[in-house]
Parts: sequence; C-alpha cells; structure tokens
Amino acid sequence: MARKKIPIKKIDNINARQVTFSKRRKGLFKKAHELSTLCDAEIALIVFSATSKLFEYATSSMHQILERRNRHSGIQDNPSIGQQLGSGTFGMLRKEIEDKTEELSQLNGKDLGGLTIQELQKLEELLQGRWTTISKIKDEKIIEEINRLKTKEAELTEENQKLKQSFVRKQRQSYESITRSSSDLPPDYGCLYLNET
Amino acid sequence: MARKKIPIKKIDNINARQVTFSKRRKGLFKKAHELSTLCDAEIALIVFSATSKLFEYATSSMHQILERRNRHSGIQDNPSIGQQLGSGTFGMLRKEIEDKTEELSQLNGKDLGGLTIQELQKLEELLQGRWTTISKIKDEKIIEEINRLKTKEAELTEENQKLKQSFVRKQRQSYESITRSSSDLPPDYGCLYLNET
DNA sequence: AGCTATTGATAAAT
DNA sequence: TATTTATCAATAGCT
Repeated sequence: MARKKIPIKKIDNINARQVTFSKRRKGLFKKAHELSTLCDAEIALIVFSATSKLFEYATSSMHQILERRNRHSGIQDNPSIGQQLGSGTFGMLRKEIEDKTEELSQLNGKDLGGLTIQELQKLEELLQGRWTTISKIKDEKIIEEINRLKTKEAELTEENQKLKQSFVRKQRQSYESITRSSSDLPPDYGCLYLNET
Repeated sequence: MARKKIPIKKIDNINARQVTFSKRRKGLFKKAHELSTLCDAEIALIVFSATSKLFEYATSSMHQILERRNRHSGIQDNPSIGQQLGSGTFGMLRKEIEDKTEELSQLNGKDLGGLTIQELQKLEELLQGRWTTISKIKDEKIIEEINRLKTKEAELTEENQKLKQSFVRKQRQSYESITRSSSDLPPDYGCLYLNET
C-alpha cells in the first residue's frame, strides 16, 4: 500500500522482509488496539517472527484472555473428538474423561494443606493412573476407527479398480458385438450385479 | 479513515459500534494474514466482542501457537508437534506423549520431600498443562486425519456410483444393439459380480 | 449489505 | 534505523 502494490506472498529479500515485518507488525498492533478501544473488545495477539522472536499484545493480561478462551471453547463450540465422531462409545469416553478432569480440578481446589506429601503423591498417582488408562482406551478406540476407515478406503479403491476394468471390458465387448453385427456373443457377456456397501 | 476522522474511543452508538466491529475485525484478520504470509510469521489472534462472542485466527493450529508461546519463556521450542499430518505423525505424537509421561514418572521418582506443597502444586500444574496441551493437539490431528479419510471415502463412493451408473448405461446400450441386430435375448441373462462385501 | 470520499497504512526512496 | 512521500488500502457515513 504504498509506492507500489506488492503481491501477498513471502518477500524474498531478507532485508525488505525484516523492514516490512517491523512496519506491519506495528500497524497490526495499532489496529488491534483501535478495535479493542472503539468496540470494547478483548483482544490477544501473538506474533512469532521468522526468526522466532515473540511479540504480543493483549488488552488485559494474556493469561486472562487465554483462560477465557479455554472456558469459552470448553463450553460452547469447539466440539471435541467425541462429538465430531458422533459415536456413542466416543461420547461416553469423552464424558468420562471430562468427569475425571473435573474430579481432578475439584481436588486441586480443595484444601490440601492438611495432607502429607505422601498422601498427595498417592492421590496424584491414583488420578494420573485413571487418566492415563482412559487416555489409552481412547487412543485405542481412535486407532480402531482410523483403521476401519482405512480398510473401507482400501475396499472402495479396489472396487473402483474392478469397476473400471469391467467397464473397459464391457466397452470392448459392446464395440465388438456391434461390428460383428450380432451372431456369436462372448461367453462372459452378462448382466450387471450391483450392490451397495 | 473514511468520510470523517473518528476519535479512538468507545463508540457510543451500539449499532455503529457493531458495524465497525465487523468491518474492523475483518480488516484486522486480513492484516494478520498478510503479515504472516509476507514475512513468514506465525500469528495467533483472539478477539472477544463486547457481547462475548469469540473470533479467532491462527496461521497454524491455535493450540500449537499457544504451546509455542508457553515454551518460549521456558525451554526451546519443540518442532515435532508442528509437523505435517501424515502416517508418521501418530508415531511421533505417541512418542512425545510417552516422553512426557516418562518425564512425569521420573519426577515422581525423585525426592520431592524437600519441596513445599505450593511448589509441588505448581510442578503438577505445569506438567498437567503440558499433558493436556499435547492431548488436545493430538485430538486435533486425529480429527483432521479422520475427516481426511471420511472425505476420501465419500469421494470414492461417489466415483463408484458414477462408474456403476455408466456401467448400467453401457450395459443397456450393448443389450439393445444386440437385440436389435439379432434375435431376442432374455433380459437377465448372465451375471457379473463386481464386488465382495 | 454495497458505495465513495476520505483518512490511514505503507513501499520505496533517502 | 528513522523520516519522508507517493500510492495503495481500509473504512465512516450514507443508502
């Protein structure tokens, strides 16, 4: 937006890229600030440069906004794996995991000052054990699901191949039967058996 | 930047504020995208409207960027998570999870008696945070993988349908050309099996 | 939602 | 790196 229009793709010249990064980053932060002020919005902006430097802007504390986002996505959208897969088993696992997570949070919230370190450790191990068990079961189920899909994909691909081959054969036959203008028919000439998967 | 200059402070008129929010939010997201593309930057942008609606933009996965930000203050960054989706991803994620689990076990094995409960809790939260982050990233990857497979399945199924339809059409043509040119044939002669299920 | 007059952002030059 | 300035892009007020 200046002396010349530039295409929106990676700037080759390293120096020019660095300069543009500085300028546009500043502009972006300003825009973010303006939007937040004008419209009373809460904004967090995290930028990593190509050289891995971190720049960030937040209307309040970054941590606060990220927390808010976590809460939001936890309650509202961001349907997690159980919902996306729509499977009953997954849904149940999902719920179980959520329950365990909450159990853990509640435990954290309680007054643990009275417990010994040993007791804390045992508690922690117990919950951790359950968590990892559930997690492993979930992983297994997911892998099953993926394998099922991959198998189906393979089957479909194979069927596709066969269909294509049959199709070619049939075309050839059709052609031959017309040119020969009837009479003898190829032995494997037949009807089409269709079924659904 | 328009018909009139407006002061950068909260817009009183609710309707105007809403309109401005939509317009400027769009502009901000575009700017973020341009910066990321032009300068090869990794960007996460989180916006809560005054009505608490969440809008977000991220060059890669939001979790990934937030995780990277978390790491930034601590250790170096861990590129393995941010890699492409592919056959190897699962193994890598598994390994990473195993590593973290081991890290956790090792920590448990150490002499923690000298630490205060506060310190223990912080440590636990830290590890727990990393674990859940990894878990979420893994879930995202899995969903992507499953969606990819489902899409492919749908494509293959569609192609199969088309092939079958074409096949039927061809079959009919072939049959007609034969019946017309020679004697009559029964409609359901012969059979061709195309798939097995 | 679209439409422009105008302001704002910025690419290249310095 | 900072400043300048000629252009391009975003958008405020209207419809």
